[in-house]
Amino acid sequence: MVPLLKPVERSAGLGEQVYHKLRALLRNGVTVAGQPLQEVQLAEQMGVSRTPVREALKRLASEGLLVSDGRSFVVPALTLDDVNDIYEIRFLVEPAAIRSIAKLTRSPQVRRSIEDALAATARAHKAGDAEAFREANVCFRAAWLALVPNPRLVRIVEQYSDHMQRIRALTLGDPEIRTTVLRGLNRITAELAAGDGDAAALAMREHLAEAKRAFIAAVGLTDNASAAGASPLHTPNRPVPDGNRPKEGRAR
Amino acid sequence: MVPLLKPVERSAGLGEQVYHKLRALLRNGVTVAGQPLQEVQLAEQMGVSRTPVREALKRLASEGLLVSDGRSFVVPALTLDDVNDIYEIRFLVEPAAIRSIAKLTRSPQVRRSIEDALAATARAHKAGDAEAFREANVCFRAAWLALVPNPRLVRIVEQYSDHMQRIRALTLGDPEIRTTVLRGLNRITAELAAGDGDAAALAMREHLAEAKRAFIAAVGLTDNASAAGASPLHTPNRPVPDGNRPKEGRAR
DNA sequence: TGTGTGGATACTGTATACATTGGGTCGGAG
DNA sequence: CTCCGACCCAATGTATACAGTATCCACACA
Repeated sequence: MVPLLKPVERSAGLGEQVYHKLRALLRNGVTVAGQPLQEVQLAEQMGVSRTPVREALKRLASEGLLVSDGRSFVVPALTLDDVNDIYEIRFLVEPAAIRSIAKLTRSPQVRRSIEDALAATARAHKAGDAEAFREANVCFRAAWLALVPNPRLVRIVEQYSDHMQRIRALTLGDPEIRTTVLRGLNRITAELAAGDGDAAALAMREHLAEAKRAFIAAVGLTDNASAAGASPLHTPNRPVPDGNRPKEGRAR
Repeated sequence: MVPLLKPVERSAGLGEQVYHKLRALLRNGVTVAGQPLQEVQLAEQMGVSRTPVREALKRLASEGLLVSDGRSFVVPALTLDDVNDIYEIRFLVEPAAIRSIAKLTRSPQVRRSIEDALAATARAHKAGDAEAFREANVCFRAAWLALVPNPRLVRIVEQYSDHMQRIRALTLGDPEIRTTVLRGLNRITAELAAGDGDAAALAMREHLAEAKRAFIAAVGLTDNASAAGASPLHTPNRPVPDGNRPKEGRAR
């Protein structure tokens, strides 16, 4: 007996809205590493006061999507060390997470959303649409994550996926890499359909390994000084919109 | 070449201080599950305005140490499901983290802080001091975590350890359990000294398994209705300090 | 006596005013 | 010409005022 009057969609607080807006901004890679995010500026751009903006910035910073540069917040410039660290986390949690849903995905209607996302990914690949491919990729992850029973595990996976998603445009622009990624997703989905958790975890591990390899290779072409492991991976490649100069030296 | 002049400890903002104060409160188990934390009340208790308090509460909530109950925040009552979820995370990350430092801990002076903490733990055990034991336990973890090169991994470990630490007093009050814990720490330290990462990881895994088993057993005695997996593990066992009545019926 | 409605109250969400600090620039002296 | 210092501005940290809303209690009516 589903209640016919679903509770009124009270638009969540402004802080929440601002948070999601900024997070989407970061995930889509619209922002530039080193670009400072200032309360007043964002507040007037979004037509709210500083308070919700401040709240959202703090929250993003506590999740690592922003770093504190002295007083304000900047988009972090990921170093090769950072990428290694992030993938170390992902290697730990994502295979385990995918393993935990393999029991469920034997059932076709449970697999439904995953296979829809996979189909969307394949369509985007066929169309050669890098942007749609990236989005479908996000949907695929969201689809299988929705089945993971451990919400804390979901949270970790989402968090560190988002960290990479921000700079994923660098690799997914290459059609060849897209082919590899799609193959990985296909294999993961197949193992899920078979209900074999260990095989799905293994597929995920190899998928991650491919993604990491591709990423480092792609970056190696752009930034060949990364052997030292301390150079920022993507320096601003277009002029910063505002008059702020992004200082390269990081305070940490 | 560690910088000899560590940056002067400028007393961070009030928000930071309030955050650490509240976090310590939660970690020491002073608070009671279901107890609402209200901005005005905390603000006047600590002599600051609502703004820093609000900031700290949001931050704690984003880390899962508090949950949003309608509008305000309450100390979460961990269910058996929660404990299972938390330990699933810990099983994933802590063995990996300890493995990553085994290369370093061959050197005695690197092991120094760990063995100091271990010695403190042994002393507390001999003295039968449960409180000191718990603190030394925290120090032990802090000591080895300080060596983990991946800061994001450190963050995750700290976060989910703290979740358990809040209710750890339940198990560490038992001398027998303390004996088991101390044996686990001894073994971990020994494997670290040998520089055997895999063995250290295994030791950690078994240590965690023991801790989890002890915890569930201890709780099973206290709260025998937990078989359903949805009952709060520790209900308020003493009157709430202030005049607030903790409403048992939660709005959700 | 029970239920429903209305008001009062207390809390959070948001905005804004004020304080403080850090950086940048301009001017003067060596 | 360069370097140092002081002032100014801008951005954040903090406090507080205001608004909205949910909860609780009391009172009235069935």
